[in-house]
Amino acid sequence: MTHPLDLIFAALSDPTRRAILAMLLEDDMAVTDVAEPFAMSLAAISKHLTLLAEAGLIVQEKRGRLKWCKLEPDAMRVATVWMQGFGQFDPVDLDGLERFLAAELG
Amino acid sequence: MTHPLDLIFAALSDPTRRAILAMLLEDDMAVTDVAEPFAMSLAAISKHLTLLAEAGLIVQEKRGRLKWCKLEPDAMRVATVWMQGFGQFDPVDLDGLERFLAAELG
DNA sequence: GCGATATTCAACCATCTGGTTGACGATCTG
DNA sequence: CAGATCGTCAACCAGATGGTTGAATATCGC
Repeated sequence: MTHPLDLIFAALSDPTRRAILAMLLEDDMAVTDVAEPFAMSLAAISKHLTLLAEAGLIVQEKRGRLKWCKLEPDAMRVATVWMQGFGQFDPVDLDGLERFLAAELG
Repeated sequence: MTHPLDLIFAALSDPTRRAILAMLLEDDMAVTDVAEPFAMSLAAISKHLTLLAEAGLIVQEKRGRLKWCKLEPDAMRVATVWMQGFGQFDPVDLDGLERFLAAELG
């Protein structure tokens, strides 16, 4: 796996990692705080964060003994750009689709 | 793996499958024709197509002994909608990013 | 310096993934 | 019907993935 999109999409394919990204959308967080809501070990979360960082979806910066994780939107943009060609988007329909999904997927 | 996005992003994480989707963007194709440009067995391509179909990214329809594969853009839209929240998109910048990527990633 | 806190490392395990080959079931053509 | 073509199935394999635990490494506060 070497192409950037390989790493980005693979990172996005895991629900735990998508949940982490959603949390980081609210605010930057340290590793332990990221791990808190999940029913799995800190080491597991640490690995997930490493994967997200390798995909470029987050950046991690160590300050003191805390390692801060923050969203890096560029990687997601790369994925979005690739998908643009496929959507054959009618931007007007997007809102309708979004409502549909909100109702359907929760 | 049970959430639709799990399947969609996992399907998109493989370069062979993304290449297949790009081919299907041009035209619907039968399985053997999809496999032709790839240096791997027909069985391998058949599995890739099954995965793409399970993710909802394509639909397959058997007519005679040929099984036609055609793009199903809705699944990709689902992924795009999920990503919308993260892009913090400046739509004006999108073209610039796209040019950058075309030059960078080929 | 000591103890507590934050994070990673290492080894291990079960399962999934992406590929192979060979046999098989369907369908078309002559 | 016989033979060729289309596609999947089954068994197998190597390597990646997602998780565990326990030990190790930094850094902070006292």
